[in-house]
Amino acid sequence: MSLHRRIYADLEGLILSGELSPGDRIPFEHELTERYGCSRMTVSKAISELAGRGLVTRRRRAGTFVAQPKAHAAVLAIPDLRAEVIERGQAYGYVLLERIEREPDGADEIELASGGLLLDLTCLHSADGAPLALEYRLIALGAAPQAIDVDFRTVPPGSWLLDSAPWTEAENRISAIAADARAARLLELKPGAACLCVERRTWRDGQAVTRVWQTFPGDRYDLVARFSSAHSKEPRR
Amino acid sequence: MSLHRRIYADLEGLILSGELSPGDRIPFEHELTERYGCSRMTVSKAISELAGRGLVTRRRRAGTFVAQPKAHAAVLAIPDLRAEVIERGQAYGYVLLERIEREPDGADEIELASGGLLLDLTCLHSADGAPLALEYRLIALGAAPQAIDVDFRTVPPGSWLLDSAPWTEAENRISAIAADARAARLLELKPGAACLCVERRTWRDGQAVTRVWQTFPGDRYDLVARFSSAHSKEPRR
DNA sequence: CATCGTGGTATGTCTAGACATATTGATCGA
DNA sequence: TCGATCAATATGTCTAGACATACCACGATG
Repeated sequence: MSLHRRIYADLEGLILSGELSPGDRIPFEHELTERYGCSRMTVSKAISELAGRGLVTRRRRAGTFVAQPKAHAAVLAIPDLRAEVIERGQAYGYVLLERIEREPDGADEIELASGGLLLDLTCLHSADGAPLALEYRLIALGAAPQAIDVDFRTVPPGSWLLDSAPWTEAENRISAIAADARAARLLELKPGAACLCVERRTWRDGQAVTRVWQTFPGDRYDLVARFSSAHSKEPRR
Repeated sequence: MSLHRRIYADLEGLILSGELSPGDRIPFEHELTERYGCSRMTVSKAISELAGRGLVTRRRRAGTFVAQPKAHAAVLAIPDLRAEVIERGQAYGYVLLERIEREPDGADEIELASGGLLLDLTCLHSADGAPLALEYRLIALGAAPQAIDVDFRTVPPGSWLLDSAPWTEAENRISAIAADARAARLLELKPGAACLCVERRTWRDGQAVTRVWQTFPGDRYDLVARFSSAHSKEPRR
């Protein structure tokens, strides 16, 4: 293992074990160069890594200090549905229920379309034959004009967009709603059953690309996020 | 702006704009040293940063390549409830409904307690007088023995734990459930109403500390995650 | 007493090298 | 033809310096 990794691991251990508490100063770089018998660049690389992950903050003239732990921050994986179902070893099913090209309607949609038309899709995802998610999606044709030629009867729009129009910004909103009559029928639930609803809006370089509502049966789908370090959340890979 | 930041930003721009696609090779380090007229260390620092954030992968002898975009991965902020309510400018209310010290019961609880007793708390959070969340929490007294002396009638357990027993690992599970009779009464909902349920388990250096179920009225609470870059997440700081 | 330099210090950035190491592609031998 | 060997190459790590920069504390000045 390289020396800067070892220095990183040693300091991380001191922080995570609590030997160094938030607000404490970690040793100066020149002290660490002596302790490890290496140059300042090597020490600095280790500390930069800690700083990048948010475990410490560096202040010129003052030193480097253990950061205050962030409130819970999770790396929540919300993968492409098709990929996720296949990952679990289940049979993925997909049906396009509706496809409309239309003018935007209402302020939200006009903002999404930004002058162009909208592609309005409704589809149903299933795993091993059981309905998994009802998806209602709007795609801004101005931002993703190739979408007009894609056969969404065979390609789920989420998978296509992930490959063809990667996003640079996104916002997820997760809520619980009661299934309405249509959702209940399609998802094989009783009307009013609790459903998990994920609304996701994505942008590419500031231009809105797509907005999607996915409704999951509450008893058949969980979002799971597993992550490490009370200090971090960097999302780092 | 420093040179390595500029090189980083230039390359990130090429990747996010799509000029460099996943799988493409980015220029060799020695090419970039010539282009920017700097030493290899400086170029390497920029590329290391890209690699750390998962935008590129480096392969000896072969070069550095634009990484495949990850499936959606979000930095989901799940802050301490008290902090979040206060952040929104609302009046935070809190009531402890039940406090029991008891033996663990069942395999899950025995694993959590790891030989010690459990502190079993039920409490209710509210914002501006409206019930916001019903919380059912187990604390492993073996892992956090100080918890026995804390007056949880005044201090919410989540806030206390965040300050006193920071976690190093956590797992969140988000689902939708129908309110049972008790939850409906306490949250002022109709029985069967859709609720968002967050189950969180946290560990400190591999030892389980606490496990909590929080139930939110579906119509009064959303989890929102906003984040950038189709390649990254990192959760980085 | 308040305010304005001013110096010292720790981090921030950068260089021009060095050697190590993994991997690839070509060459050579069975 | 196939497999083993080997050299070339790009990244990985590290050094011993250098100067820049922000910031704090202290002291001098109004």
